[in-house]
Amino acid sequence: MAHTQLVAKPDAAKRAGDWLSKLHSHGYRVTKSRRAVVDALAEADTSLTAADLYGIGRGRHKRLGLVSVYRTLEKLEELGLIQRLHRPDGCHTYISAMEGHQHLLLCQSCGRVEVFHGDDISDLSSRLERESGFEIRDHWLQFFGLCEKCRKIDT
Amino acid sequence: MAHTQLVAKPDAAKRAGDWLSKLHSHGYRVTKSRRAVVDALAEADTSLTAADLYGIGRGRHKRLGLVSVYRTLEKLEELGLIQRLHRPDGCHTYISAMEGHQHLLLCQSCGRVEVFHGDDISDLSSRLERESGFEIRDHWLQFFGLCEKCRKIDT
DNA sequence: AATGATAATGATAACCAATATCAATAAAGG
DNA sequence: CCTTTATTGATATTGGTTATCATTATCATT
Repeated sequence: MAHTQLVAKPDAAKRAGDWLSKLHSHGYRVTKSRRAVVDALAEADTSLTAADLYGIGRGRHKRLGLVSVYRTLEKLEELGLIQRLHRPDGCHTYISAMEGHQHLLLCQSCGRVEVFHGDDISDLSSRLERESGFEIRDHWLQFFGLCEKCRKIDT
Repeated sequence: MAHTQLVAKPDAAKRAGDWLSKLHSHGYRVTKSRRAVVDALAEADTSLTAADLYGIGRGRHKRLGLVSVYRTLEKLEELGLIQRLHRPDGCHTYISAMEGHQHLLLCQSCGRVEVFHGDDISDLSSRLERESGFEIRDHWLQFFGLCEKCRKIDT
C-alpha cells in the first residue's frame, strides 16, 4: 500500500474555466445558468447539495432555476468533472472530481470533504473477484466523522 | 491484511427467533406485523427494500401496513440486528447483520449480497485520523458489480 | 383467564429530493 | 444579423420515506 496523502485543491477560477470549455467542446452551450452553478461548485471547499448550489448560484444569476442546477450537475458528472456523493440519509451532494475516482473523508457536521490517496484496493478487489465470482464494476470507500474544526466546536 | 473470506449465513429460522426475543428483551412487543417482517428478512439471501418486505410480509400477515415495515426495520437496525444499505440511486435496502459492521459485495442486477471478511481498514483509518485531524466515526466499503449468475444471464 | 395501561397498528396525508412537461428564451454557427 | 435548436424555468409529478391519529392488540399484573 502506497503512502496515504491528502490532496490540495487546485485554483477555483481555473477549474471553473476548464469545466466551461469542456462543456463547450462537448457540444453543450455555455449559459448564464451553467456559469452560475459551475462557479459556485468550483469555489466550494465543502460538498454541496443541489439546493445549496441553487441558493449560491442565484447570487450570481437571479433567474437561475433549480432544474437547471440538476441538469448542469448531470452534465458535469457525465464528463467526469464532478463527483456525486451519497449521504447516509439518501440525499446527494457534489464535489469537484480532481482526478478520477476518489476516496473520501466527510465531515458529518460542516460538510467539509477531504480526498485522500494511497489506499490501493485493487488487490482486494481482484481477490474478491476470484473468490466470489463477481465482476466488480464500482466501489465506494468513504469515511465519516468530524473535521478538526468541528471537533472543537461540538465539544 | 488478513485472508479474505466469504461468510456463510446461519440458519434463517433460528435467526428470526433470535431477533424476536431480542426485540422482546428490549421492551418491544412481538406482533404479527413484526413477525412477518422479521421472517421475510431472515429468510432472504438478497438485500430487500421496504417495499419488497411489504409484499413478502403480506403473504404471512394480510393486514400488514407499509409503515409498520419501516418501523420494524428501524428497531432492528437500532438493535444492530440488520444493516441498512445505500444504493447509488439513493434508495435503501436491508440485510441481516451477521456480526457487527460488514463490508459488502452487491449485485447490481439481482440484489444478491455477499459479505466478506479479512480486509482490515483500521490502520488506514487511524492513519487518516493522524494526517487529517478528523475524528472518524463510521465508514462505508462496498463493491458493486454482477454476481456469477447475472454475469451469465446479462451476457 | 380477565383486566387495563399503553405500545403498536394501518389508512391517510404530508414531506422532500429528484424528474418530467412544455411553451418561451437565448446561445452560437453561418 | 438571423435562424436553428439546445436550454431555460415555472409548474406538475413521481417515488421513497415520515408524521398524524383514532383504533387495536400486546402482555405484565391481577
